[in-house]
Amino acid sequence: MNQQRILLVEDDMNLGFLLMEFLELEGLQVTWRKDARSAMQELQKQSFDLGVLDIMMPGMDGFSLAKHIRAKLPNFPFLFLTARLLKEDKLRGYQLGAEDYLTKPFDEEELLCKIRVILRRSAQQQQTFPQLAAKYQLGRYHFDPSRQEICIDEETRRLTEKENEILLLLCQHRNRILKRELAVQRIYGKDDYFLGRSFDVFISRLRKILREDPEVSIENVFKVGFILNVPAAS
Amino acid sequence: MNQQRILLVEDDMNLGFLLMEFLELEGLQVTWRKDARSAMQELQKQSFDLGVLDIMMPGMDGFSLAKHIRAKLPNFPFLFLTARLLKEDKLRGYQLGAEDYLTKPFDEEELLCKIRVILRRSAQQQQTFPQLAAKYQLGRYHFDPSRQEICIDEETRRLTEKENEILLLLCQHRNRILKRELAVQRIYGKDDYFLGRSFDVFISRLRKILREDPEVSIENVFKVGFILNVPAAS
DNA sequence: GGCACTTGTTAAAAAGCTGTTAATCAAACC
DNA sequence: GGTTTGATTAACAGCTTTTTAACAAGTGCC
Repeated sequence: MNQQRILLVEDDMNLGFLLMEFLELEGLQVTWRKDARSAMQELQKQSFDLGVLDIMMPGMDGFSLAKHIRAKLPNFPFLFLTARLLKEDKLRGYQLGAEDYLTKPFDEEELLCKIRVILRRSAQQQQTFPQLAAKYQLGRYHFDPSRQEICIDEETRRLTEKENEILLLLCQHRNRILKRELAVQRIYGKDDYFLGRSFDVFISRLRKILREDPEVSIENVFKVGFILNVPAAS
Repeated sequence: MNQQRILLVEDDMNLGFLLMEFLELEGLQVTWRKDARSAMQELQKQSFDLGVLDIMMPGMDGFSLAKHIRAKLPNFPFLFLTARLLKEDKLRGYQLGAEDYLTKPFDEEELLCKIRVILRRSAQQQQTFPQLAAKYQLGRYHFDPSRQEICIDEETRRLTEKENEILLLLCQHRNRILKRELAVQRIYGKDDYFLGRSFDVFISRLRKILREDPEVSIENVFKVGFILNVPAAS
């Protein structure tokens, strides 16, 4: 598996250096920033698997930094380091969405354990995460979302943008239920609840397109969604 | 969302009672066992979203309990409570796969925060990967709520949305009473108290579906609710 | 046993989804 | 301007699920 990337935000030179050394020895790839502003910049430049944020820092503090991060990357996991052990601070940290909250002085190995717990989970997620660039074999069909194309027996057909999006969603959930709600939200936008039948018309179209191979079908699950049934990949 | 179920394993009567009270006030459904053996039994009987394990207990200690749990349910999340603050213990806890490790005396609210963090994550994960959600073996049947399917002897049947919901509720309370009031509230909404007989009709339908295996039954408890009786998982 | 309830079951009604085709709308293209 | 292309809406038939209704059967209590 890939090396995991940690963003460490800590203004104390000694502690920062110590932690960076220690975590790198343990095989993690650490980027150390000394203030919130440059940490935000770093987050724009590259992606990380976890943030380790000090709370008391000159300029923007760790809480505000967390808020900014939350706004941009709602699912980005982070934990707090702090010397303050006020209970209110702790609760506030969790309210901001922190995964954990360590009070100094803490044990390096304990921090490492907590980091590993969090990474273990996100690694689990990435393992199964559908790849955007993937191509799909659906029975005798070959579907290439990046080219908006589907082929069968040397015959190639170019899909429309929406046909492509919806078929991709179905593929990502193939042989499982793709919930109508989820699909509609992905395709038509979050806040807009949907009354029209456009989505169904596309299902109908896709069925027509896929009907050359009887092993491939789009099955309806009443009131819930659709399943793209395909034989197990050869 | 469904109410979340916590398995609390704690031999200290005072602390156990206190925690149970507190967590239930916060809207969690808590089952409290006083020793490892009966905790394991409980895990066979019904399913939980999180385990909170004391380490020092008479008989089997928390570490051994965790090992047993890991063997049966590799993804089941749990955290440790302990009075010992030996570093080796802590590390050992994490090695066993614990999500967290709290040393007594700890603050109730902090425990609550940590519980919420863990539950938040597993909820999130299940949203993206419904196939990771629990599956149930009911005698010769296999029930997969994420696919709304129940199988017996290679024969698969797709359930309707409500059938699925109700069977899932029964499974989550299998071998114990599912209160009618609770079920109706879960399925038909909070404030609306329910006069119709729709729920009973579903029970009747589920009985018909489950009647291939005589070891599986839905038993009525007069004026209280229903019990899904299933043999202990093999 | 008699009474007031709850429960089990079936069938039919009601509610509301889905599949499809054709018509309409909107934007992009000549 | 006229045409083409793709997306959305309209319409309607057909269908599935859920609820209601009805009645038989069961339960607990006096």
